Amino acid sequence: MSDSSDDDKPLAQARSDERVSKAADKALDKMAPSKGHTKPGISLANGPVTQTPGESVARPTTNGHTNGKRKASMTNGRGKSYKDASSSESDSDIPLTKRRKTSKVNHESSDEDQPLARTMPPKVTASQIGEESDSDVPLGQKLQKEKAAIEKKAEKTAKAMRAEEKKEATTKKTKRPVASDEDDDKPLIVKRKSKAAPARKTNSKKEESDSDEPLNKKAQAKKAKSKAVVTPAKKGKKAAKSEQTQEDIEAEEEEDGYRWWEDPSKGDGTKKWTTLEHNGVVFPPDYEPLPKHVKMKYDGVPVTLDPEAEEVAYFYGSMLNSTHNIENPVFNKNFFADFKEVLDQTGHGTDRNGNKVKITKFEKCDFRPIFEHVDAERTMKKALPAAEKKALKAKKDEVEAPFMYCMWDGRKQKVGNFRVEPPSLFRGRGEHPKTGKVKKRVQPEQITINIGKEATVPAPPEGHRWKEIKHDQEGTWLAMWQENINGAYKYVMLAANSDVKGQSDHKKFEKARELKKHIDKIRKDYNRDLKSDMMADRQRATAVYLIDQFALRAGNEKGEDEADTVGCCSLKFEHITLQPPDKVIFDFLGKDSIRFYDEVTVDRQVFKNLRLFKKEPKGDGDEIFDRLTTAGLNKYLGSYMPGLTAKVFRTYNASWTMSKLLQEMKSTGTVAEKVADYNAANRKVAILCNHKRTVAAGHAGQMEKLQDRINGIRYQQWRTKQMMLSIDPKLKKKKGAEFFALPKDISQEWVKEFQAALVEEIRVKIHKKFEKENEKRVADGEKEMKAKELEERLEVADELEAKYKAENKSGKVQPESKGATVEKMEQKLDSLVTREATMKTQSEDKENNKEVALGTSKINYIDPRLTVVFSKKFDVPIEKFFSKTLREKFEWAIKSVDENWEF
DNA sequence: CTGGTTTAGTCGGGCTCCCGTGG
DNA sequence: CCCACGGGAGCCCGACTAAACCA
Repeated sequence: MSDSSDDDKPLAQARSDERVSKAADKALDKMAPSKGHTKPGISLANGPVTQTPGESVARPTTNGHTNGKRKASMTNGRGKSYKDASSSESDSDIPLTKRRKTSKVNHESSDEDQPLARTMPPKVTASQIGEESDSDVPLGQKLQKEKAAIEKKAEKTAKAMRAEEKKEATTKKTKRPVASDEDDDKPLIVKRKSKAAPARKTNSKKEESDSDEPLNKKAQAKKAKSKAVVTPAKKGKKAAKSEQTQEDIEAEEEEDGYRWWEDPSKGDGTKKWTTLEHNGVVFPPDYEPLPKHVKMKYDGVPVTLDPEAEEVAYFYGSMLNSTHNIENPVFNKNFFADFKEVLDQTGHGTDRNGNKVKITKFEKCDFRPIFEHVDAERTMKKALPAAEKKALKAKKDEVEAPFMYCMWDGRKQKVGNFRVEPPSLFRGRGEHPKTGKVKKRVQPEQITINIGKEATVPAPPEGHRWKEIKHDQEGTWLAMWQENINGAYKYVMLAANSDVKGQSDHKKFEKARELKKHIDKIRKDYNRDLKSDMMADRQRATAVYLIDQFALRAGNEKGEDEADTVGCCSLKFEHITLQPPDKVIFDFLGKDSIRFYDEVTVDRQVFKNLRLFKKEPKGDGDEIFDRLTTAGLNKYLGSYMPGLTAKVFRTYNASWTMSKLLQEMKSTGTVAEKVADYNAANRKVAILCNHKRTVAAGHAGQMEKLQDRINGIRYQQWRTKQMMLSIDPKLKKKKGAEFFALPKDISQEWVKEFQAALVEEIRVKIHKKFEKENEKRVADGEKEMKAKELEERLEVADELEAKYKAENKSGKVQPESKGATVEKMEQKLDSLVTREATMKTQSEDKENNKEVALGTSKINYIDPRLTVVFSKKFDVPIEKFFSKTLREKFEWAIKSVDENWEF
């Protein structure tokens, strides 16, 4: 979009950078999308707005089927408009998220759903569009444009300015000049950097910024109102007890039966403990040099290395099976740089004659001897008799026993990660710039111990001392150290089944539940603010919308030396593609460099906003929400409800979704079916949260096998039909030729192969049996059967082969049993059809599920009480849903709710 | 920003389930 | 025909630790 009009904008407008002028809005409305191949405006003027269903084409993980279900369930969910929602309780319950995958089917409803529609600016005609778009280029745009050309350069300057104010090289975040113009507008959101820029644009706007405030204040006021979270009433101790006995069948090592979740004194406050005793940490074993005959080769020559260097070589050598890392050039580069460093310090290596070998080229290093050795040891260990394995484990357990538990306020609690992380090569994920670097051995001198004042401080290893001893009662960690690669802190904390962890987990879900009470208002507000005059507000509203609707993460800023991943607030220009009228395609790498790809339909205003936020001079690499930070966003959210932050929306939407799905469920089938239903719901939540896993190595092969089996069944169906035909040729007319045809996707070749495979299978079996029998005979002193016998036995296979051949030739199949009747064949066909169906769903499930990870949502997002309720309501043992560790982790949930509990 | 806590995917081991075999 | 058993493929689970979020 070129706007010539820029120059002439009145001052008022000029400064509007921060403000979004109505004109701008309108103009945007019609402007062709950045990529727009479509004509502006046209179509949509009146069309149903927003949220119309887009198929979520993109998610490979979601199949039509699933989608369908989703849609169905959603449809009833939405009915009221946001506006109305304010008053109606029920509305509030509908997480917007659900709407994401709505399908076209919902069209009509979407209209009324869209309260927004009403608020939308009057429709514009095509002609209008034409003119307007240029003329009233609003806000910053004008400025921008003029600058546009120069911008790029200017940008640098601006950057420089900012840089000085914020010394850290903000290189990453190329702030648009625009930003600098708009600085003042954000009283609320503090993207400080811009402050530096004032020089260029005089901001006479101080007052303006004020205007922003009111809202804020309102919010603040609101905060005051917020009600205190209700602590669960404590049940009578008696009631509790009886409950317990029943449920203890589980045979947990039931301690004192203390139920912190019923203890009002727990859960709040910053002091986490009063007394704390523990035994510190377990260090990894020292490096054991490789046997003399195992050496890495350099340029084909085995070299002896100093143990310190050898250890690093060993790190690499032992992971040769991890092609994923080994084939990553960054990994190799980082590894080798660190390797060389150790080599330099230790004098490189020597050949068998003691001559020095200087290692300078990664390519000449051959770690395979090390790998082979390691691999051999692994397999040996695996092959160890069970008894020995057990003994080894017992021994290890014994050594570690003292570290496994601690005493926390006098209660025995399991420690989570009491083992200090052993040295290794850092496996940063995605395109982590530091992946492959050597993670050094942690020395006691680096470790800080946190422990009760009265407690005995665990003794550091012989000849060592701890870095520091603390008595921080506000921390929940027992020990801590800083890792050498990113300077990250590593903490030893309690296990997930501990009281503290349970308490905070409980608190987390209660917070999410509390969000229910505010969600209406929040949605109403952001829908209103989507049109705010203040750029910052508008961005914030849009961001909240995305977080709420699509379960995006907050998206904190990241540093240069981290993988380049993003979340909502850090989304960049290239991560969003706009397709008019209201379709948005997300494509970016999120946490753990997991790809987030989704094609969604959004509110029209959101669409316009995104287009605005992407306006030039922004381009690749520039942030979409340049006025927004996670801190600012969270601060805003906190005004609705104490503790409300972006991530709470994920918990809320996940649990809410699960809750709805489970409610709608009327599982009546077998336990297995109920479990399958539950898992299906779980899967939807996982998809919502974009929880993925890498597809198993053998997946494709497994699928192929499955398909072959299915086709085998279908082929047998065909044969059965042919048999029917042989019995009663008139059937062909009755049922139609189609019925008797071989499925089109099964080729003659496939049939032949399949037949051959069957025949071969039989042959192999006969052979095997024959040989075995002979072995036995020999053992018994009898004499072996002759080859002739084998041949005779093999005749069966030959006959089968001949039969197939004949069938192929004549195209007819004779019934295999004498008493075959059409009825019997029908029956057989039925069972084959059922088998096919079963297998097909199984296969589809497998395929759809191949890259969906259910665990993460189950462990972190779905309120466990929902699962407990389901378990009770449908009488399915909780073991079907929670593994042992999860049952321990969620003990508080398992023991605290009855089947009427609601999220 | 540092420091502390939650969320996340991977990996390897072992368990489960299925099948064929032999009694 | 039933059952125990062995073997193997897949799947589940827990351990591990990286990577988020957030005050």
